[in-house]
Amino acid sequence: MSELDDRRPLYKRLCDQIAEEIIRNRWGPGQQLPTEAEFIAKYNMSSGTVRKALDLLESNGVVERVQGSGTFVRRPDWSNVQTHAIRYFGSAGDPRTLRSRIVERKAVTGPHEVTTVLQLEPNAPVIRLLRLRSHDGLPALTEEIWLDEERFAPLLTTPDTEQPLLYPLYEQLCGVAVARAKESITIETADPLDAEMLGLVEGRPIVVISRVAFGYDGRPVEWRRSRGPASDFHFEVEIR
Amino acid sequence: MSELDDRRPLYKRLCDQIAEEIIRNRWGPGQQLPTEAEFIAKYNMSSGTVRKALDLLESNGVVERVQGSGTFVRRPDWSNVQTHAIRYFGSAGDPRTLRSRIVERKAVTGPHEVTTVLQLEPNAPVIRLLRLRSHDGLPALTEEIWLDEERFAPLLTTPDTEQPLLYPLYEQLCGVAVARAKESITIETADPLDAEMLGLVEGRPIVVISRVAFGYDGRPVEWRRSRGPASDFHFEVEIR
DNA sequence: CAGTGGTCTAGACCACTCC
DNA sequence: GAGTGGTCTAGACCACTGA
Repeated sequence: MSELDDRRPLYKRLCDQIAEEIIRNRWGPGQQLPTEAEFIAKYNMSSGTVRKALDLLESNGVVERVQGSGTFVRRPDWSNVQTHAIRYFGSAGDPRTLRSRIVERKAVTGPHEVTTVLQLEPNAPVIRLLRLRSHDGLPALTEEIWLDEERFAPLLTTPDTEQPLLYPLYEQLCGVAVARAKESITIETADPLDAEMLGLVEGRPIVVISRVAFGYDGRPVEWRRSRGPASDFHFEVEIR
Repeated sequence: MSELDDRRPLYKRLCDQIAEEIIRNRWGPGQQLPTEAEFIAKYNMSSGTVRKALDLLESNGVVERVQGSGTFVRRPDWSNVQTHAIRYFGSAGDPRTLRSRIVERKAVTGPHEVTTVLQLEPNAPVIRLLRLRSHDGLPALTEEIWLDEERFAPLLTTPDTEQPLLYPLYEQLCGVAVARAKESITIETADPLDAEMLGLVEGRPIVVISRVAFGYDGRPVEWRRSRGPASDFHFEVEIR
């Protein structure tokens, strides 16, 4: 292995190589990697070097190490992703998850913007989901979701679900695991459709969260645009 | 040293101890720390352990290590903090800094909210600055800034400055270095004062950024609340 | 209990900076 | 060229997990 005798440090090359193998699905999410001792033997490296490579992978969020147990491909925890932008709390201050209802689900030819973001051929078939998420019976968020039809076809023939989290569904139904995502947040004012769906007065400020989710191979998997009243918006940043 | 023979790992204890000494101003921002070899000799630890402690300090953003040169107390770079929430670009897409004008500068008894955030005695004297920041001659952001008068008195007797960055000023004039900050972002609608100062129509969405800056000792140094039109707001988050 | 990752040692040698 | 941090070795021993 590691024919390419870069001038890069050994531990970085090992780190990259393991990451590469995870991307190529040699080891899937949640699965256990070889032990340190095995890596040491296989690559003829010292323990320190192997550990440094694995430490690097861990700090990059690729693997998770558990003392006494092993090293595992990390499966991101999406259960409180809302936390990243909008939080909803019950009267007792307890965090609440949003209820979900799929309003629309159909296959269409991909608009240019969608195929671009998802890196598909122009006019490639895509799936469009429209979800309405509500809190205490009141509409809180609209979600427009775009997916590559080729990879997500099983979603079209599945009974409706109220499941608030789609990513586990993607993995179970379509075998597509989401590794990370990037959100872009802007403020707009409610257009007539927003006003109707969210029960708002037109022109009120709304938060628009545009999210692209990526798989372990780094390719875009889902494009999602959520819109909700800006009054529910709260965001914290740590600066250093 | 390290009398408290914790059950915590050696390298963590060393890391904490160095951080502690930085906080106590044994070494100030930008200053060089002892070399690895010196730490090894002083504490009778192996090189690996000392390095791990220093690596940890670096990843915590406390120090900066430069190969061939040394290890230095990190001075945060505030020059593009705007980037964290609101960016302004020239017509050519080049980033622009905002011009600054101090509209008001006076000492007052601290309102309850201010003394609480700054962790001062109730009714302690504080300094209130009001800054108007503009871009291409148009008002872009109002900033209300609160400081402990005791530590920042020199600011009151200094000629007006248009300097866009206050933190270097704090350090030069008052000997107070800012180590990190926390921002909290919400959306409101423009009240009459906003409308007047920012040249907006009342009721338009504005972004409110509330920032608390902390010194190397972890104590709050400055409280700042910025308000600007939400149309200029753009924010990106990476999720894993 | 065997097997895993976590800590720590005591070096050698390399790459870079600055004089 | 002297001095700095960066890489790498080849172990020993500890702490934790799970059967």
